[in-house]
Amino acid sequence: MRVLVVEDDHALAEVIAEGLRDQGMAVDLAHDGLAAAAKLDLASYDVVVLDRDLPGLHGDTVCQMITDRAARPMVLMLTAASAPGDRVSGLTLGADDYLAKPFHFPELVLRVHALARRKPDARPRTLRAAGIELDPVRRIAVRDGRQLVLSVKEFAVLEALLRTSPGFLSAETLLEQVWDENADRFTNTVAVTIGRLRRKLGDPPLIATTPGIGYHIA
Amino acid sequence: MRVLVVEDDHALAEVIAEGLRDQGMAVDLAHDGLAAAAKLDLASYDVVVLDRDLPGLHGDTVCQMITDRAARPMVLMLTAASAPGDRVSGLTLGADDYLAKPFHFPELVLRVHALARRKPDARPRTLRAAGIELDPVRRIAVRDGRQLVLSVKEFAVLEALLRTSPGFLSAETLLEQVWDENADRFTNTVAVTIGRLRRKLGDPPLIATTPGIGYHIA
DNA sequence: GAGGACTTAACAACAGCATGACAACGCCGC
DNA sequence: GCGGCGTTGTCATGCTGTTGTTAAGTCCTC
Repeated sequence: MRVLVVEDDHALAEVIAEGLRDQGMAVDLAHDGLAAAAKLDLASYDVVVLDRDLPGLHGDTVCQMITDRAARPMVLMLTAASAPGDRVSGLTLGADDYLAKPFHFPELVLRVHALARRKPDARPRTLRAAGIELDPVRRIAVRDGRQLVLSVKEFAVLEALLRTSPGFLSAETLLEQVWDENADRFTNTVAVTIGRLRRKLGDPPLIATTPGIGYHIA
Repeated sequence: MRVLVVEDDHALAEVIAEGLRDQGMAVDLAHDGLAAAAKLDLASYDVVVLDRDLPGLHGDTVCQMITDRAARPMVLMLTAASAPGDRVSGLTLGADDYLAKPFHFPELVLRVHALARRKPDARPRTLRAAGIELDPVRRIAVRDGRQLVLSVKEFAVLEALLRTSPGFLSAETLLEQVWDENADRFTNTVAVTIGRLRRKLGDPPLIATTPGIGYHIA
């Protein structure tokens, strides 16, 4: 899952980003509205965590820019003020959920997950395919009754593959979906991660390769 | 992402191409309108970066050729002139975005990305015939509920046959459609690929041969 | 049964991918 | 702070499946 955090307080932004990364999300940062707009053009996000009080372009404006689009990410608006009116106008502007600072971090995580599930191309609570059962929120993966111990990246790759099943995912697309903007495009880290994932998945082989096309769940 | 850069200034063309390649894009070059037209027939691009002042075929003409098509790439028009009228006529001709030389390179990159994301998903419905279901976008082929694992060429040949169904495709036509312009006309590779495809399709036979005419879906 | 047209098997070349070893990094307990 | 541990990315190397080719085999027509 790919998330954009828009927050002018650098320290807070880092805290949020790190916390979400621990959850296996690919997180990009923007510290003002303009940077956010640029990043939104460069990648497609599942969720945007958006501070309402931004320098330059106001959060409300950014929110409208996002929600004007056809295929848009879900927006979780953060606000310092807790005036009840804010909630209303925020939602009116098209934010999909609302969270007042200060907030408990676990709640932020929960809401981001919940928003991702509400997306039009929604992801079900648990993904199932070919003897695999995967719970993205609780981060549990089971194959044939046996629980798998996966690293953050391995889990994210497996989730992406299951979501796309029975379709294909190229290494390039996986880089976009699972890694963040700092990923080197000419690396073979995807191949390595797939390899490690395959080993943990055990037999029979679950992930198949079609040279020149990508990976898919067999 | 696949990009065609059409620019008669070889040095500038190289600079643009290299810069876009650094962004992980697959970039082809054309130095005049005719070459551009030829390449556009041979491959499907996501974005065309098009210089307006081209020798031979003018950029405007090339732009119209592109935008007349159904499944067309997005066009970013480059122009030396910055007269305000240019922008209007350029966009009128169907360019999707406009950039005046000299430009800042990061801006070019941003706009190419933005265009790619604006590109409407060509949604060619799944192709169906005789128990076969084929989704060119997700690259899935299913026969009687069983997913087929096809190589790049095999898939392309099957797709071509289904698109032409119930018509015929000669080996020569298949060579043109699936292989590139440099393919040896006296090769046997089409027949071999058809053979391998038949084996993967299994029984009952799906691809029939009419000697002297070509192949078709039975 | 001779000839043409297509099919098939076997092989070699190649690109793309897989893999093991290693290094860098952060995390944790002590 | 230090050493151990797991994760992640990089690199070099080896391997595997795909692809095009050649040549032998099959089928049909005349």
